[in-house]
Amino acid sequence: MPGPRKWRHRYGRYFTRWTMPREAILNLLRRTSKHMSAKDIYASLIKMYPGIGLTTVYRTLDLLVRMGLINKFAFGDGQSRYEFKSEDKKEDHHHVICSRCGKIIDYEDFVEDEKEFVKQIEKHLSEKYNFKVEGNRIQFYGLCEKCQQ
Amino acid sequence: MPGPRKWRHRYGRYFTRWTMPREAILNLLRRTSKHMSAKDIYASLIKMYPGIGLTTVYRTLDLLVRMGLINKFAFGDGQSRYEFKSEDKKEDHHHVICSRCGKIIDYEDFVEDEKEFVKQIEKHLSEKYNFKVEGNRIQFYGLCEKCQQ
DNA sequence: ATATATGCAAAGGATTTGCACGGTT
DNA sequence: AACCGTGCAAATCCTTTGCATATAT
Repeated sequence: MPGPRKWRHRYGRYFTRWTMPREAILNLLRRTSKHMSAKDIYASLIKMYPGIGLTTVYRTLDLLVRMGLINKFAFGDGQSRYEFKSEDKKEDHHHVICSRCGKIIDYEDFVEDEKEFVKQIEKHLSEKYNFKVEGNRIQFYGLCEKCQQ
Repeated sequence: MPGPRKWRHRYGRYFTRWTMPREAILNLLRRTSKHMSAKDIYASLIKMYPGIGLTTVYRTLDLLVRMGLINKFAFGDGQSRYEFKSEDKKEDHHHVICSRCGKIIDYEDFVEDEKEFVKQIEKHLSEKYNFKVEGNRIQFYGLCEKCQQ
């Protein structure tokens, strides 16, 4: 992979050579509001970096997930989708998915109510099953405005 | 596919020949508490019905989903999992998934609080985005008792 | 006869792995 | 030199499709 490189970098407990594909993929996800699949990311990157390979995209996404910089989702359409994980409250947002056209809407209202609700459940699960909750996924499925017509 | 057959049957708006694979798969899902994949179902069925094919399992599962008799889930492990949809409150249960061993626990406590919470969100989504919610998926991820050690 | 249901083999699509090359430490 | 990151091709895994056969209406 030709292209500019940055030097060895420490991200949390991960040492990594912070290379162009890593920078480019993280940046792309940071900027977009879409919920991109590996193929989407590859298609978007190849314009600017013609040498990049799909394998690298997969490997980088896997790395970024392990580093806790992005989230991976399964919305049931057969491919994984990825999202930048911002530092602020946005961690608590969830998704609304149109079952017909696949459109995905971020939704982060009722965050406070939800937090309370989620905390209650997590406490319960911990007591009842001794299960240690590390995260959650809340998704609504249905029909978007356009697809209702 | 050899085996006993029942006659043409009406299930909701679906006419179907209610054949052995359909009966067998629906029954299997009705009885199990597991969250089975197509392959799991196939492996379980082939003991009793040696002639059955994996394709039929997929096609039958698809039919049963369209008929509203079962639910399909994506827990992020790369395969779809299916669950019988019972008539009573169980529709509102959700899942707790161990990220390490893949164990899935059904959880249906706080149903009332949750219903209220979910209703509120659905109303909001309808007003804000004109989105017609038809269902939801709520999942908690983390470590089960065993995998914490 | 016509419409449905099924199994098998092949195709498809997403993701992972093996391997050789090239750049970094 | 040892390590790490990459691209390519091949392999893998889950799921769908095409087609010929069998069964039901």
